[in-house]
Amino acid sequence: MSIERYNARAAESRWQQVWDAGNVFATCNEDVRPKYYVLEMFPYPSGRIHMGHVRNYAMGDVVARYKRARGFNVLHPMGWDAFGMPAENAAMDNRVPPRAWTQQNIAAMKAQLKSMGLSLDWSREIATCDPSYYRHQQKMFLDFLAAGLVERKQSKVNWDPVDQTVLANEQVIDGRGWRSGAPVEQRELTQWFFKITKFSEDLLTSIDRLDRWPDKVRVMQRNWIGRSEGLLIRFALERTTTSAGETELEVFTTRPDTIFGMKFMALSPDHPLAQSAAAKNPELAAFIAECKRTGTAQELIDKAEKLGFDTGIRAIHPFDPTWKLPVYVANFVLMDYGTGAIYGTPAHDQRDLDFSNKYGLGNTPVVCPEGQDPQTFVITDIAYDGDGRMINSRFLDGLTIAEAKEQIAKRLEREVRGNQPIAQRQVNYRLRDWGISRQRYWGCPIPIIYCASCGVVPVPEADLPVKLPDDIEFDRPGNPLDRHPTWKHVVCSNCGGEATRETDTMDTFVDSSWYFARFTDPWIETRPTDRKAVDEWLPVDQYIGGIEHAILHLLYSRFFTRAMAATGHIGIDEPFEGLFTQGMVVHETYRTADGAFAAPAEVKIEGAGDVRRATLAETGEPVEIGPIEKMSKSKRNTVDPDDIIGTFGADTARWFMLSDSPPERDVIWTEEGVQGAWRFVQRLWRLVNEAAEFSREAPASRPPVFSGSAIAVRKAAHGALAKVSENIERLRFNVCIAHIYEFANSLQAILASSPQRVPDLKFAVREAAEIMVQLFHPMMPHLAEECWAALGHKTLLAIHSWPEVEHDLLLEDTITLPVQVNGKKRADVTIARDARNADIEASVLALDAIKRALDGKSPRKVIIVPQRIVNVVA
RNA sequence: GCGGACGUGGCGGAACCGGUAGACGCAACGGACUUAAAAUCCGUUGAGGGUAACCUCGUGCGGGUUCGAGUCCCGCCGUCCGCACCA
Repeated sequence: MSIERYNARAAESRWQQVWDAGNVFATCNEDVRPKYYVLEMFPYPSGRIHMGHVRNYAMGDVVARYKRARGFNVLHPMGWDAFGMPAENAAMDNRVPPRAWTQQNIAAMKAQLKSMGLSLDWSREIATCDPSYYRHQQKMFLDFLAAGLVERKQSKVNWDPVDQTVLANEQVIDGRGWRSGAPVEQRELTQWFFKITKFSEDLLTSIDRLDRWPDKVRVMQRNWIGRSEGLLIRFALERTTTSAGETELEVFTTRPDTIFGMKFMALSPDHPLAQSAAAKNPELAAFIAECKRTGTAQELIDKAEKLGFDTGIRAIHPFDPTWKLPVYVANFVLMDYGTGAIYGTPAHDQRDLDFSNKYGLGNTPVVCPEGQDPQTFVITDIAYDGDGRMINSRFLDGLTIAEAKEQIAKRLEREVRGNQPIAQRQVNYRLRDWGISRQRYWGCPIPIIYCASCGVVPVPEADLPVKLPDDIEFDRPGNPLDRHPTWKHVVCSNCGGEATRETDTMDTFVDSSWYFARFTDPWIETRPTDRKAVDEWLPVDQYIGGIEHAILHLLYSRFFTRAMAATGHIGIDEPFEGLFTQGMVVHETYRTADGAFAAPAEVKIEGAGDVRRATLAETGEPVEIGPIEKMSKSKRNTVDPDDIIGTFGADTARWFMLSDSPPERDVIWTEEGVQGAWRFVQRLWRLVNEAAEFSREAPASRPPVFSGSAIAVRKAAHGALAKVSENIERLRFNVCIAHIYEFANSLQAILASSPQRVPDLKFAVREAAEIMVQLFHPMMPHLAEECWAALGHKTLLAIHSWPEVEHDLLLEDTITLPVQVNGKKRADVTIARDARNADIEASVLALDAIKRALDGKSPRKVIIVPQRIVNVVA
């Protein structure tokens, strides 16, 4: 019998049409089954999908198809993160309007996603650039504003001079804009902020509850929020030394225990006290100006010397009125953390020590490491920040650091100056409010108007959405909304007078902070969410995406969910119950002699191992094989999903993406790996057809007794079923695939041994073939449907339920235990599963190999681990 | 500097809660089929020793706990990632 090769191309589009026509993956909100919401991070419509998308969506689809088979009502939607800079860049480069450019890209990518055979509910598709989406975002902005969660304030912002826009702190990487790569400048602008810091504590402590998130992400979020506990101390200033009558200086410290090691105070150049002192001291003013010029670029910060300028101001030590401390302005003190002023304890802080050594301020160690003689403990170039006991610290001497901190806090809290305690305990966070204003066109308009007489006026709800105009000029950089002839001119909704619109649009991270909620009911027009739908579907049970969103997107979404809860749009505060961050797709790089990168498609590889060499396919020019790196356009080491799907089919691409590496790790794309996956597709097709042929006219009902080989087949099938089920649940797709290979090997071996076609074996083979097809269905749905039909089924596998494991089959009557002597394996013993220990011991000691290993000695002890192992201790 | 993860054959990786290390795939080698190729099938493949049954060594390095350690503990080395003048 010869079986025709599986034609992936034809079969895949055929099954995609069948699924489409049957509306198989559309999810209904009214359904009695338990819900399961699986979501992959929605893509930016750049125009083409890349292999990273294939990996991400293949994983999500495995979960979706598996959970569906498990009887869940699965929500698995897809949409487009459609606002953002590239559309504007394209508009400037190619004179295509951003909306048209975006829509074209969406259409192209949607076709690509469809060719992957993903079980998505396309009826819920949303695009964030659609007014039917962003109008609700505007509504929520207004609700947040009313609830005190939005603020307009002047602030120093990160300005990207190339993109001509403001960037969030998170979008500044190494002092450069995350998109343009241009060095970021500081500017004072009036901006809109979401008050994420209102939730600092809750965002931090709730991380503990996210037990289905990767530890890595949880740690990153904790660090980002950056809570630190300390003491806010009010230092008195020597009145005669201040220029504008200031009497005190507030300082935040996490190390109040070192208060007797203090040598100086330092102010940020932006500190008000520094400013007022500078007003009367031109040299100081010049120093401050110099500090600001240094900028925030990372290289500069790293290299920058600690510089200071003595203001002449003197602070008074809280425990000793005669102890005066010089107040410097220093370039390393940040204005926006704590109070913008610090006290310096050189012996125990490296920065303070560098500073002190430069200006000859000395140091006094106040913490002495255990076991070190305080008399000989001297600090020169390296500050000591470890544990120890207090020294040189008056009433603190001999205490631990923790005890000393507590002592200082207690004493200073009690002490009062001008009705106020001198110090209070304070918690500080690194997290800053989220500035969302962007000077861009292609984003969600901020629904605010500015009236000369009424001031800042929220756009009335009835006037929403504030729509983006389509007639836009992209002849120069900057924000085209600002120079549009009519768009921004409106009448004040309050007084009817002349007014102008806010021309800034929202950061695109706002768009992606709530899309998961909109998917639960994307049709409702009157409100952002239907409460019944969000309450039913949220939280997302499994969210899957790249680690690059570990902080920004996930933290913003967590904030947004809380803000939506505060304004009644949602009933929960954590949006994603399970999070999985998948690794990247990486590939070798190739360079020609002139240093230019060559694409994999242009390169021909010959040989293997050490003699592996590459040439340009067209010219034969030798090519150097470079390091394996993330697929990127600049390195030209990308592989186009369309090419792979066109050549091998979507199933092969999906299978390979899931098979080679653990999903959280990077996967190396190799031609050999894809070939291997493709061979296996063909092999499965043959195997299932052979099994179908073998089991023709198998009994419809289960035979009462199975013979030996039938039992072996059934054990292999149910063993694989148990393993694959377990490992899909744990998202260990590579392990699932190994078990499927193993199962295929054993089924193939049994069929190849040409057993007699007895009814019970026919039944078992048929059952095994069906289980096999169902096991690989989540990964290779098209092939699975094709095989399912080949097995004679008239209904779709996509809506078929998952097979049940027969656990009895997995229990053997006799088991083979490894037998060790002193921890080294010497033999196996086969014994009844429920044999008593005494019997096992007797059989073990009777084994020739064990006798030999014991060499006449008598065993001291025999350890029997039930069902696992026997160890004879000699 | 702070924080985190990881280190297993030629390669990707597997090994539940401490219990047969190397499943499964890739590559390689040998063979079958074929005029030939492709496809497919069979076999070998951690290192060393032995004709063989088998034996010795082996999960980055050094110690420790244990009947037993890839897995747990202590100390190193290396790689990768995140944050970074945060007081």
